[in-house]
Amino acid sequence: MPINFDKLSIQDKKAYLDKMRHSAAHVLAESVKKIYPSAKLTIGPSIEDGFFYDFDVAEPFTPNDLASIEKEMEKSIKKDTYFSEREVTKEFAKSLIKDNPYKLEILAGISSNEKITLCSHSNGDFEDLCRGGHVEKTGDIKAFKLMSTSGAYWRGKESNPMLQRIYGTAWESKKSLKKFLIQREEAAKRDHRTIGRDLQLFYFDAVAPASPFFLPNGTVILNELYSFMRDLYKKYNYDEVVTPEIFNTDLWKKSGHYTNYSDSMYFINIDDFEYGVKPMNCPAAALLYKSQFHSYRELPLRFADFGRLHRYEKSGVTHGLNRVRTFTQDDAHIFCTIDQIDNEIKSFLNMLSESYKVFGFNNMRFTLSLRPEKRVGSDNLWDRAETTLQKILDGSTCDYSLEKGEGAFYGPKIDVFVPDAIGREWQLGTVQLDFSLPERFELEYTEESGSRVKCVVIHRAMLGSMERFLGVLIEHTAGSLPLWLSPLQVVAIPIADRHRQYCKSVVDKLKLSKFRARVDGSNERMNAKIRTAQLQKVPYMIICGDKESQNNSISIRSRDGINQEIINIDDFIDVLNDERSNRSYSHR
RNA sequence: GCCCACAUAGCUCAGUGGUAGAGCGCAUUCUUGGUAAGAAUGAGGUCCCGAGUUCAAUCCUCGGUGUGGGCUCCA
Repeated sequence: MPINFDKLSIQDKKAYLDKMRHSAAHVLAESVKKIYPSAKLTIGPSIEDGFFYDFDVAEPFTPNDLASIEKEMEKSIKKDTYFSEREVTKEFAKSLIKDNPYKLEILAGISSNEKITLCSHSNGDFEDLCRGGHVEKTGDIKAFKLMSTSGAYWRGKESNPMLQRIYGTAWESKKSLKKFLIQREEAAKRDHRTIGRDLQLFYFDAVAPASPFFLPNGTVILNELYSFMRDLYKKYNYDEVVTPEIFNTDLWKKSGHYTNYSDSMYFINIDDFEYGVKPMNCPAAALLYKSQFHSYRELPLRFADFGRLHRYEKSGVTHGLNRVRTFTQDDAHIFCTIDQIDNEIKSFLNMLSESYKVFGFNNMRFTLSLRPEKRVGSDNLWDRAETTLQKILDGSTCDYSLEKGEGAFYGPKIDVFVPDAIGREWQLGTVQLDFSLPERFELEYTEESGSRVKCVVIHRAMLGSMERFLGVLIEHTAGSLPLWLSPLQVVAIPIADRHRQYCKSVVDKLKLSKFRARVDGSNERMNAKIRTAQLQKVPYMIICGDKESQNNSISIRSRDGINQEIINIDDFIDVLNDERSNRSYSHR
């Protein structure tokens, strides 16, 4: 019975696609085996939008190899043979795969009460140890494409041998495949690295790998983000501090970074001493706290620090603005009593959702990371910290998942993830409870009774790294930033040269109201200037010719290109003022 | 760090064992315009760096660096 895909429920569609994609992985494995008989098969699951299969081969696949493998797969699909499964004994399976250490390892992991099945889709010519879950026949794989190759460690462990992975995508129809490929192309256009170049926001130079240079346009955006943060800090009672960048190694030994984090740090030798460039702000915050005596009456103290951090990230992991070697965070450390934790975290999550709303982020994902094996602090304290965080999350509207063992060594944490243009998730906000820092630095306060007690430290960042946040924001908006963030907010376009002076007077007025505006005085036709402004994603163009200059008005064209109206300049400034001060988010 | 690929003008890219080209951008001139590209002319390159092969290397080989896609990592 052929399946009518369109009539399936959403869940059934997903399940069917899963089966088909996994089936496609089998066909891929068969084809690779045909072309490279010595290839050893490992695993081939279905994944979001497609599938992969990992092979142990003598020579890595190159992109060129994909074409011939694809052809072989097409042949197999054309034959339209049935998928079948047969149950065998462990001993029999073992004898079949005796030369394949990976499959043997998988087999060894199958418990004795589970069935062991071999799957085939070619009347037994090709068999693969597999627990099953396939479509009926190879012809059910209606549309597929091999996408890329890469190395991948066996079982994801760096110490294991590197296998060669082939990624593919598969769909129930050619149309869906095409749609998927077009979507990917569209997403690629939103890549913040491309937009960053086109809009002259930032660039990279090989002399400072993975370290962005921000051009004037990009710097405007960053500064607007900082001032947005500072506004929130006023509202939520934070105090901003400024701390050094380079510290004697003694500090890093005390904080634990020297033993736990030095692989990611930059060190400098001066005057026979060793110094480390800070990868985090927390030790500095601890010193700052300790520089004065504190009473319970002062707590909580919230120190915000936009200090520049440097982390040596391994060569293969950097990525545009999203993973860099130097960055700043909207970082803050809250020093409080144990009883204040609950309120502090709630208030932080409120501030976080308030800020994310401004950027139109609604597809974030929360995780709660619980105690790792290697940790400091008593189980009692961990219990309390974990339940506190979990209770807060349960009482909120956030969907979250528990990540066992993923907490920081000093405490559990809540992280916020947001996807980029092609669906890769990046961690932005984070809030972490820390019991270790107060211990190491003896961070205390005087309580009501007069005795000295250790405080608790909460590390938190809303946007996370400003660089990464900007990267993700650019991809969300495709470069069409809201007015308040746009490097150039208004461009005045004279229809003919004789209107330049009038345009200049309008721009001067806008500048008096502190808008970023300029006249496009280039030697181009009006149409070309509009196009340029459009491509630069300038929110508003104002176009002035005889009509406008005669009755002291302007013609407005917003970058979405639809609303064109002639209005009075002061009215326009009112509209702009409104849009700017509300930091209103318009996704054009 | 690991696997693969890539590196040519400011950007996107073509090309060749005999030291290079297009489009866009930029400059100059002409053009003075009504809501997404007016025209002509011109400037601009140590073909990533270093070594090797060769009469000759931007092109072939090796090494390095950077970037991209993954893997791993991300206290």
